[in-house]
Amino acid sequence: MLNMDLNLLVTLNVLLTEANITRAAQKQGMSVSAMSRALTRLRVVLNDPLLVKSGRFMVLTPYAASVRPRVTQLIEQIEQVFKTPDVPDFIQLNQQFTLRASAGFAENSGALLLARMRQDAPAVTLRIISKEEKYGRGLKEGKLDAEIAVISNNTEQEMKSRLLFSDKMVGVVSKTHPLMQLSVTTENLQQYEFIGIDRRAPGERIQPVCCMSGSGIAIKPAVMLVSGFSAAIAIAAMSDLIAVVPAQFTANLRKSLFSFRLPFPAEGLNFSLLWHPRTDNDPVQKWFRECILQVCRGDE
DNA sequence: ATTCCTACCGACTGCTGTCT
DNA sequence: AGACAGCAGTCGGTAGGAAT
Repeated sequence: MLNMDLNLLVTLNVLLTEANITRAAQKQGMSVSAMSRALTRLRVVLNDPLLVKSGRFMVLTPYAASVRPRVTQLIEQIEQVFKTPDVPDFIQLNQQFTLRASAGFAENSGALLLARMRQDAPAVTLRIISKEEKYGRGLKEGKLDAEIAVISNNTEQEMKSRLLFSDKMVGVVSKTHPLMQLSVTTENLQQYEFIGIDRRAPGERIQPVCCMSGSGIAIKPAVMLVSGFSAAIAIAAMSDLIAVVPAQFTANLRKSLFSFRLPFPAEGLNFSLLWHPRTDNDPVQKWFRECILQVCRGDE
């Protein structure tokens, strides 16, 4: 490997192009003396005078003339590597996007999200990885493009995030549930049993959403724990169990059930979109995140 | 035609200040 | 301390005009 400050490569290119130290200095935005010093350093590194005086002007040495086309080509390639990414051609974009989200999101908003994406990019595909699948470091390793999650202490600090929406909790029962014959009061709710949400991925623990200890109301522990909101709703539909789920997140899933406002204060959930800083400036990833944001905020 | 002088241009370098 | 850049001065080459 040539022991050379690669900044000198740019200087060399200008010098060989201009064959004139003053013009090269002007082009580089530096003083003539600085350019002259740069030429001196290049002469030492490359062991060739590169530019020599010919009367009043400077001319390239045979070595300088021979390397000039390759140096110019190299600089053009470097500029190509670091230039600002072009605006992507979404019509031609043929890419699969992988989003990690709960099964509830997939069932509730997956179709809407794909439709929104295909408005701009007809050839893209969408893969929604459920929370149950083990993708612990998926964002970091580039296996995931984004994740929808409730930020907790276990969320990796380096991840970028944006709040999608704050969701209130609602109760859900089947339309044949005895509660349908009663008014929804704390006392009546205490006669029935609850389904809890329990996601115990490695290092992750979300408190069952039916836990109401914070309100000072004693509720029996959940008799069943499932890993997602959609499963809780499905079980509530077939039983007398009460599910407590986030309202907006499960809006479509609850259409055939009876939903009710909780008669006690229950902490809502803040759903955020997470992505790795690596993709923060990527125009395609930015667009993908914007699609998610629009669908979650109902901008369609 | 040749020589000398002067002005101008371009490159180089010593000194100095700044930054890491 | 070392690397780097700017300022100012120096040096060498060229061009043009005047004198010879």
